[in-house]
Amino acid sequence: MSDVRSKNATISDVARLSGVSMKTVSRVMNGEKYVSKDKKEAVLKVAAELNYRPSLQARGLAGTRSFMIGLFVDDPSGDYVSKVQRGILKKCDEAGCYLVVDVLEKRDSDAKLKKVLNSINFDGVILPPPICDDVVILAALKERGVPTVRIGPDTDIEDMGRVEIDDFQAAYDITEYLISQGHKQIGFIKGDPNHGCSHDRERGYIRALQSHGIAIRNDLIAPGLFSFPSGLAAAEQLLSQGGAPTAIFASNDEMAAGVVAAAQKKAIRVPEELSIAGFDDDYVVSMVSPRITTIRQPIEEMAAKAFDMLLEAQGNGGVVAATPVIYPYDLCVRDSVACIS
Amino acid sequence: MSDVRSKNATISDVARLSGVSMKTVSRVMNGEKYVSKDKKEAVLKVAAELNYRPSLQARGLAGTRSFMIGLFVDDPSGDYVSKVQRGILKKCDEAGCYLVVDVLEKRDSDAKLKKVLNSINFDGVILPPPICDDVVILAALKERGVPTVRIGPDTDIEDMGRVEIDDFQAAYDITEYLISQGHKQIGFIKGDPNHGCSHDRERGYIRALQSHGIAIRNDLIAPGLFSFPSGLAAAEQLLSQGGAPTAIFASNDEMAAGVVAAAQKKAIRVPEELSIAGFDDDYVVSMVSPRITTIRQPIEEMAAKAFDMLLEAQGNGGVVAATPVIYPYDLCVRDSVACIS
DNA sequence: TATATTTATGACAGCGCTGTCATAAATATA
DNA sequence: TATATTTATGACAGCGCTGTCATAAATATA
Repeated sequence: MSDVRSKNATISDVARLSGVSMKTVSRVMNGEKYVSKDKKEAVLKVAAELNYRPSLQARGLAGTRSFMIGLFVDDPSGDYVSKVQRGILKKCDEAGCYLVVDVLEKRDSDAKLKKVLNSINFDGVILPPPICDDVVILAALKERGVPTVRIGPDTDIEDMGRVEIDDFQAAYDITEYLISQGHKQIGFIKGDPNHGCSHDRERGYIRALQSHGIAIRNDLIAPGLFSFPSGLAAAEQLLSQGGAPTAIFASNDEMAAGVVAAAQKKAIRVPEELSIAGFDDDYVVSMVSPRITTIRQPIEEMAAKAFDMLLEAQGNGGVVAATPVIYPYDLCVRDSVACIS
Repeated sequence: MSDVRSKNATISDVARLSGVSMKTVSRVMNGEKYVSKDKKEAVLKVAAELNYRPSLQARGLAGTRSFMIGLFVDDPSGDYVSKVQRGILKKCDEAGCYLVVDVLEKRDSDAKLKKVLNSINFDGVILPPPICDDVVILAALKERGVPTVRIGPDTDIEDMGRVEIDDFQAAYDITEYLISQGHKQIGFIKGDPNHGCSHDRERGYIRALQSHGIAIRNDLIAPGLFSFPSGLAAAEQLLSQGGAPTAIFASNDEMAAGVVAAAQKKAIRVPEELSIAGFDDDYVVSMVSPRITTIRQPIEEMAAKAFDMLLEAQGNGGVVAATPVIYPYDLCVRDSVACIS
């Protein structure tokens, strides 16, 4: 490796070779108006020849933008976060921004967040669940005035954007769908209580039963943590008691896959003897058989929208549109629910 | 949101309040030697009070480091990349570095890479498969002299670090394990041909059979793409022909899960009638029943090591240690392989 | 035609750091 | 004691941009 990293062209190189001032090059690179056509073309030509790109660091230092977007996650595993990341990344490319990912674990989230916020002047940050409802993190962000969009949040925080689906209604719909297939003993596996959506989904389940005059049975409601093992354990609990359910609605697909595994263990046929519904349309669904009936959230699009909101905030003094953006969801009817009426 | 984002403390604030020069503050923040104890303490105290952190951008612009590490991936989905990301992220925190993730798809990888490399002066970049073997990307990185570590690469490139396991030997071992359980008709599902490890794993499989005097049957070797559906399709092909295998070794766990699904479809009992082995110890393994016997690679550790190598290169004029770092793997014996001897 | 507005351009300072260099005091070695 | 080396510190320039301001030409409006 040569010990001299080849030098990038700088704005003054481009300025000199195209016979304009640095400021005009800057204007061209930033797509500002008030640049004459011929100068613009000259600059663009030279920039292309030199393969010139403005230095992120210099722009960040001199200007008011950093071109960096932060994605703070609790845990980078899982299909949900991958989708969020993909959605943002696509937009970043178009907008010439870069994505900095950071893990903020409960334990040290405050110290670490302060550290990263002092080091990097993010143009904005995006918070998926469960971080989107972490009061400590939200307070720190708010104090700094960093434009923030939350994906799927539970609580409302003024001045922050939110992108979500109607978890309550979606859970209501899929529960009602189970009812429409003749189910009355419908088990429910809650999500991680740290995720706001867990509560909405539970309320949707309960409301749907109530609307159809079905009594709520607490013994049919089991706790879960959004993980496969927790779904499996919850299903084993639900299925091993008297008056077992004919259907189970798990608050996400990983847990629903756990229910499938539990049924398999007990030699309960799905969907003939047990119907199963999930939530999220996670990647795991494709690997489970039968394919799980679920609610699809357009997570990538939602993340892309979050990015767009941050970009808009840029042109608006850092103020993010705070009206919740509610995305539609789909009830994906597949093979895991049988009609028993 | 206040329209004035609260200002961070700067190095000159700290210098003024602690009665030293900016340069001394800089020395303290960078842990340089030749700072007296009392000044160091004074600086640290003021820095803590002001919650001061050096600006990434200013450091990057003024100094020779950017404190940014690039992770370039082909596709951010999947457990493998998540693990890589987690491994790096842990180290980043300790080292005060930040992770910039970018998707480099085959199509536009060159243009996009040049763009990002011109914008950001990465301290180093980490390339997981399949990008670690993309000649276009490697050439661009090499030309720029960006310190690079490849995870699980196939080919050898001088001046770049590599961290890997011995895929050939691992595949050999797990195939031999199947043989030790009495299997002679062992099917094999190849990995994505764009991933270098696919070839090594295939060679390992073939060599193991040869070593044990088992003839290679081309009809027992099926192509795959490392995805669940490709594993399922390959298994259906392998299982629907005469002289079907008693065991199938899939080049990764997602495909192995596909094999399980295919067996289930055909009502073939696993492992009684069909043994299955995978590779990677992917998260999906935990969701499939029976649990798949597989090879565990310590991906997080490998990624962490890649980061460390980049950090070391920093202190060595950007020269990365080029000797391959080979990690051990584990043969995880679980429930998907039966002894038929 | 006279004045206001829009369009177009560049000079220059400064963002917050680090690298280089100069220098002096403390300590080691001749 | 005289000289070389190590330790400690700061002045200052400059990294590569953008914001602000000044200014002039072109165009619109009175």
